[in-house]
Amino acid sequence: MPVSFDLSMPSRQARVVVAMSGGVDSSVTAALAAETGAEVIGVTLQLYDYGEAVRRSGSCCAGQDIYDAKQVADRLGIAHYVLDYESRFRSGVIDRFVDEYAQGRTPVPCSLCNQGVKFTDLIAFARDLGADCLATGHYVRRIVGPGGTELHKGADPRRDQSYFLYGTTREQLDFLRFPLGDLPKDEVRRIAMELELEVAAKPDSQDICFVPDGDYAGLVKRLRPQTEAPGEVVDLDGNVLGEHRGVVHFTVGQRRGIEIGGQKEPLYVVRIDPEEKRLVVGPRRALAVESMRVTDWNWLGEHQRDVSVKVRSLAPAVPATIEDGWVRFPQPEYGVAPGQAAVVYDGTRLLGGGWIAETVSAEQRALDAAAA
RNA sequence: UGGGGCGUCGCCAAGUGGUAAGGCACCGGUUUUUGGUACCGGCAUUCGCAGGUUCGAAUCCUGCCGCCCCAG
Repeated sequence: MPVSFDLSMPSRQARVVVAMSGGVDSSVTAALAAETGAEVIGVTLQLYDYGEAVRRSGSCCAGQDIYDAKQVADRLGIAHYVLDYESRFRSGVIDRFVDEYAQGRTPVPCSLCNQGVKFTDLIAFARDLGADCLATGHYVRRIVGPGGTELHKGADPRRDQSYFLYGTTREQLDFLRFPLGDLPKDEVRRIAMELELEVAAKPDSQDICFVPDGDYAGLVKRLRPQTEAPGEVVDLDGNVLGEHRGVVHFTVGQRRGIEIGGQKEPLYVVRIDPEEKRLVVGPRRALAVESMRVTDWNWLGEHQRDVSVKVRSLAPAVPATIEDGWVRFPQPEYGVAPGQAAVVYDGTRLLGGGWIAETVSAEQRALDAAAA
């Protein structure tokens, strides 16, 4: 069941670079590429100091992922390179990640990484190698339509990763290939078993790659100590309800961790004010957002007014309209956090997206309207 | 220290003789290539303390301790 890489020349003459993370998905991607008969070159990026990242858990697996990728490449009989992208990853992803938290926003490091390190730097490297394309293990589909190359959600709705790729440019998309986009995850794992890849049973990655122990707050605090300064927790009217352990621990829409009891209903983070180190909290209804301003748009498709929009990776896309950089929701959307990506779809097709800069509360707008 | 009220899980709070509701918080799990949300589960052998009445008390009685309000 060979997968087509949709190249302009016979696959035997093609050179394919595969981004190999050491996980199941990218390993199977490499295997599928090798099956076509093309010359395949696996590339693994060293993005951070693995020993440093895992030292607190006392893990012995520093560099395990790189090792795994190399094992798979050896088994497949393909070339394999490890590139040291630590400094680029540090400035392009980690620094921006911690800066966002320091400003009370909630970043999406996977999008930053794809836009920068993976689809800019790695593509440039692949081109230097004379590659005809760069293949990755993302669960998204690339479809060549009448109007150009389109990016679509992965066929397996539970696995779709298009949200993280909204920043891909048309030029990058022309060079990219996503052979897993049509496959369900189970099938990918089955292929890995069949090929006896040593990573076949490796657990899915989760959390942020450079924070393997899940303690992202610990990293932010080390790099931006001001984020762990305690401050006031206030309600929507400004009444002080208590003290928090540092803005780094919070995201707009978050419920747990506020540590304020005795309420009739749960409290959620409504707003974060980093200058004052203040957390504004309120009931769930205060989270209802009726519109948001989105900046740094990237468009892969045509601008459209009536679309569906995702404000987070999970959860389905919801109907929305776009006008002058503002996205408006007919039905209030809850837990919209500045710093996250707004990704726009027409059905399964990803049209574009940008960063959420500010939101307008549905409740506040109703109050303003009543006052006026 | 004259009068009144109250003291039930970290917080709020039901329960007035029949063997401790609920909410919030917290903890754990599920889900998940971001953070969060959501969902599921856990969470007072004990009701300020000490006696007493009763088959049986958080609920009745007595004393003590603590807090609040009014009056001074």
